[in-house]
Amino acid sequence: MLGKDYEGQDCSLARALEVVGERWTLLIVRDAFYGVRRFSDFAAHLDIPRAVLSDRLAGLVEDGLMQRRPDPERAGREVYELTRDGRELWPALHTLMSWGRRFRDRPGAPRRFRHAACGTVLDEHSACPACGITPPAEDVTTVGARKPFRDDAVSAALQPERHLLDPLLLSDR
Amino acid sequence: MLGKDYEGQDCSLARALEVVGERWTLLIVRDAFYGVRRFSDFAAHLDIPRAVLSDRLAGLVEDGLMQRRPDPERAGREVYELTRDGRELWPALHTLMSWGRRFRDRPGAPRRFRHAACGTVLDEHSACPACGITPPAEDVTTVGARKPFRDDAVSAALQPERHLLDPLLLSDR
DNA sequence: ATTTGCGGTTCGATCATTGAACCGAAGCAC
DNA sequence: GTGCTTCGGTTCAATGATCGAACCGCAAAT
Repeated sequence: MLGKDYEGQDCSLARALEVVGERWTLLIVRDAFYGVRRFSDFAAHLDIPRAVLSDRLAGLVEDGLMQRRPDPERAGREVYELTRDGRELWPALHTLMSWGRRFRDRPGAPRRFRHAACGTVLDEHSACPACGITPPAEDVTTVGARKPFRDDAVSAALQPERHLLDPLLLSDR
Repeated sequence: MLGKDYEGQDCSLARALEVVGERWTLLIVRDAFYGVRRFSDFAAHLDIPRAVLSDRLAGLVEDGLMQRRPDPERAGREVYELTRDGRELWPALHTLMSWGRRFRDRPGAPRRFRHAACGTVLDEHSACPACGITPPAEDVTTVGARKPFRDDAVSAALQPERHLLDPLLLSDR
């Protein structure tokens, strides 16, 4: 057994890791939550080899976490969007991100998230402390990111506060 | 850039994945929550090449998620235990496991977890619905696992309901 | 007609993972 | 003490995954 699977493990965690446990995969899903939808935008924001990006996107589509369809705004392009199953990863992704923020981040003002309905910042378990619920990704906004770190167009477009999953429109055309 | 880091990413998720994003790492941490503490027990339960297990345990120790110390019950042996930072991974790990259970598992009765204080099964965000809190791993028990799948001694020892983090005592000596 | 950009695929080089073999230290049997 | 076993690794060659750079086909813009 070599590769991405964990056949010997009878465990839901192993099943999950077979889908999102490979290098880069969870960062691609994170960008998809941020609204990134085009191949070139993922590539510009992640500095990932395109062969790997192509492979991971194909895997996510095959596993039903994302869907691929022609870009309605420009012929010949494709867009990749999270499916319902993929969007349900939000709490897991956010909780892991919160752990990283607490135990691994250098000082600064890292990205946080707000429950759109009430404006409250989510806690580290991705629940809204004010409402007592765990909002789905559709009801979450990103608080503005910290000062510029990368200088690509995607990073710039992600600076202001935005709704998760809102398609990221780069100034094309 | 090749390997385990994601230098180009200014993101807490990237930081977290640099520590627990490699193949096998999160399954090792999961076993540590189940009480596994010895090198040979990890190896028996995970079917992981020992060179990789050795490398991953060293990495977890270096990153401060686990600590290594001599086994008090037998000279010449070592035990690996989660540190506070490692134990704080519990909600993230459980939430990802819950996603796997909902969207990836074959039918069956996969492992669930209970808030020890009240006996209520944790929800998919790793909170206790009855108490309204997210219990730390110390206050969680595993509900008995499903029918035998593997036949190693560790799997057998993990069948009954147990507290997380309770050292797993195999019938040695 | 040519250039440009997009969405990939292909390529050799390098790094990671694998299973099997090896090795030193400790414990036990005799 | 001599051998034998177990434990906790390390070493090794073979294979798989990842890397950056180059290439290719299509569609729009010039």
